[in-house]
Amino acid sequence: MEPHGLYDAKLRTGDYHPRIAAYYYKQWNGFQMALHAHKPVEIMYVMSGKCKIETDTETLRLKKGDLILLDAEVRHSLEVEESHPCRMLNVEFTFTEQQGAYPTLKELCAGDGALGELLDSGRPYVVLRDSSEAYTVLKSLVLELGEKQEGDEWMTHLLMSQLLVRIARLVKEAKDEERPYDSYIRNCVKFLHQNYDRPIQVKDVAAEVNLHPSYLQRIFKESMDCTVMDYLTGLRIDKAMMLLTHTDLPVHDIPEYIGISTREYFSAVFKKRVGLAPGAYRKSRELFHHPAR
DNA sequence: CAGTAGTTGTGGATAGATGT
DNA sequence: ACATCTATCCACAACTACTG
Repeated sequence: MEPHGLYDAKLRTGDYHPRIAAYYYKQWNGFQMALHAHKPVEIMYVMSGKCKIETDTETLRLKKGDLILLDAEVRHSLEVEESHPCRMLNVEFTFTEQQGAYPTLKELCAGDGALGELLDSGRPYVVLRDSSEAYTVLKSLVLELGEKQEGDEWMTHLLMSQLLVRIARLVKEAKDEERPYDSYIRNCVKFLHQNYDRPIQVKDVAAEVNLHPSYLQRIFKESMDCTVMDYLTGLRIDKAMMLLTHTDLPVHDIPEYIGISTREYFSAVFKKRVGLAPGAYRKSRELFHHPAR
């Protein structure tokens, strides 16, 4: 007997994959569908317009960019107003025993805490608001499905795995979102992680999240317990340590990889934070990795 | 070996950014 | 608004590696 739905205990003990049952784009121009349920788990992504989804317990209003993950056998209906046509992308999937060398759900859960949490949550459905991150993966998946050759399923397996992990992480993030300025801080941190290799000033970060620099400074410190520049420097030094340990880049080139423009300053900051000068740190790592030399 | 070039680390002076 | 901190520039010493 194959696992039934997202929360079947067999998914956590046996070796199973998601298997796509159906996928389709559909433009609804005014429509009402009676309550129904089906065996596959369903993902619906609203590409444009808006719609109303009723479940036994709740009425959900989805708009462009929203995504819903519905567990197997969860009763739901769809309603689209004539005045607001709705374009949707649907993917339905079930679970099947492991074939090939792709990671199983059990393994994915072991590797990603968020997915484990989602599969323990037992929620009949989860809604992600304004979730372009999930859409990016979903779109790749559907594109791949459309071009797939016979016996050429590895890419869809990987994308499907990626999609589930991505959704699980977004659900987890949404759960953490209760405190008011957390989303600013998260976006701020994300910006730093994506741009640490460039010269960054606090005003650039503030502009990115549409806040006044001094207000950002205050809430950043309250939330992260360090200043914006402290955080950025820490990030840069982490990257520098990684580059010193795992590459042969000359020490004088490292600063430009981490957004610091002079080697002198890099050297000083590195020593202050790490306790060793960059060259000495690299030597100590070499000894650590190749004690024989 | 001395001479040269390149790399690395340090210290001081400074303007401008930052944090409160 | 203002004291403090950051990041840069410059000068220089210590070290390594190569050259004749």
